[in-house]
Amino acid sequence: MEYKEAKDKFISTWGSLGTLWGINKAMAQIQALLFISTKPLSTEEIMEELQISRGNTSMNVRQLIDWGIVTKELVPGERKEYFTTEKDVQELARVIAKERSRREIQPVIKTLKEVSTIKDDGTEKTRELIKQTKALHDLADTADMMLNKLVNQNQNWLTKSIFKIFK
Amino acid sequence: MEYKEAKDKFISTWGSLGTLWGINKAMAQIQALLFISTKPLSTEEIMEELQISRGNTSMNVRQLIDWGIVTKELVPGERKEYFTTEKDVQELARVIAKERSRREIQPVIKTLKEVSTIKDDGTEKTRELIKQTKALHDLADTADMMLNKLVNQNQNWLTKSIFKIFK
DNA sequence: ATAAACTTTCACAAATCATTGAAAGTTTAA
DNA sequence: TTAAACTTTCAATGATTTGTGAAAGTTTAT
Repeated sequence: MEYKEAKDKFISTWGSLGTLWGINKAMAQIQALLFISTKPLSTEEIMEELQISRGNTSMNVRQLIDWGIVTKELVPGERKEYFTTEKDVQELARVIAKERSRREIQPVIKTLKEVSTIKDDGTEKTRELIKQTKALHDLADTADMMLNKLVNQNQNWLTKSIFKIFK
Repeated sequence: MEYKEAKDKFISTWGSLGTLWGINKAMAQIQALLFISTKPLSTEEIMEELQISRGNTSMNVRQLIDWGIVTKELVPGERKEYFTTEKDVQELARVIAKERSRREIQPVIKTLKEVSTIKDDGTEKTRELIKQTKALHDLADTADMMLNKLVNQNQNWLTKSIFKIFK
């Protein structure tokens, strides 16, 4: 497999992974492209490489910046904006974990809490609803704690934890 | 908040969570409905509760069975099929983790491996591609190991692990 | 102040994904 | 075997998401 083929494969695989996880394809592909690029890229270069429109590129680069995984790079003497992504995979994982917790897990925990604390009217179905949503709430809470731990620890936390778990 | 309101809230929240994670809304809602039901439900009852068509119900129940989180229940003397979902959250988490690993993570690991082992032609861009995809491969592998551990251990593994990690 | 260089927005178009419902298929009971 | 009871399939349709490109907006240099 040659460079170009490998690059395209990586970008498209990353793109479909994104789709599967509720992240749009272009956004994931732009990130992938920047991730393997040896230098910051301009909007034009991204458009050209991925064959997408200016508007699409602009929107999705903005979202990536919003997520905190892409940053503007100012090249001296250039008017254009250039973009880079976080290159360290551990840091990347931390940022993504943090965002997913904030956007997805927190709201669900909130709802589960609300639902699991309704008044117990003594009927079987109410009891079941309370019992099951409470169990889910506990699970979600635990999962979220793990993610947050991941987010707040130093970069080697993940690796170190694996040792503890597997010991 | 009364029972009905709480139930509806739970089902719709679970449904949108599903969407966010690439699982279709109806599928997630059916699972939620079964999860808080005190008895097995028939196709008709599911259709009625969620206001969805017979075809839709059939397809998505089938998928849930495929995932291994819903089972047919045969009620003696009845012709209809009734369905139940796994009620234990830990077991549910294990099954879902296992499926997600199989369907999503494994294929990506495979591609990352392929891409990261192309021949190093000495150019900077090839080196960067190899370096970065290798790093991702290692991360994905680690994440997958964690998930598999979760899948293969006894039910208290998760809780116990948290202790080790937080100690 | 003006114009060139560049970025963002947004109405519309295109593509993707979910849902329906009726027809075809299957199972069961008699 | 037949017919009733039930389940599955799938082409058509509806809904939602994503992408486009031209126009509007912004910034910078002069």
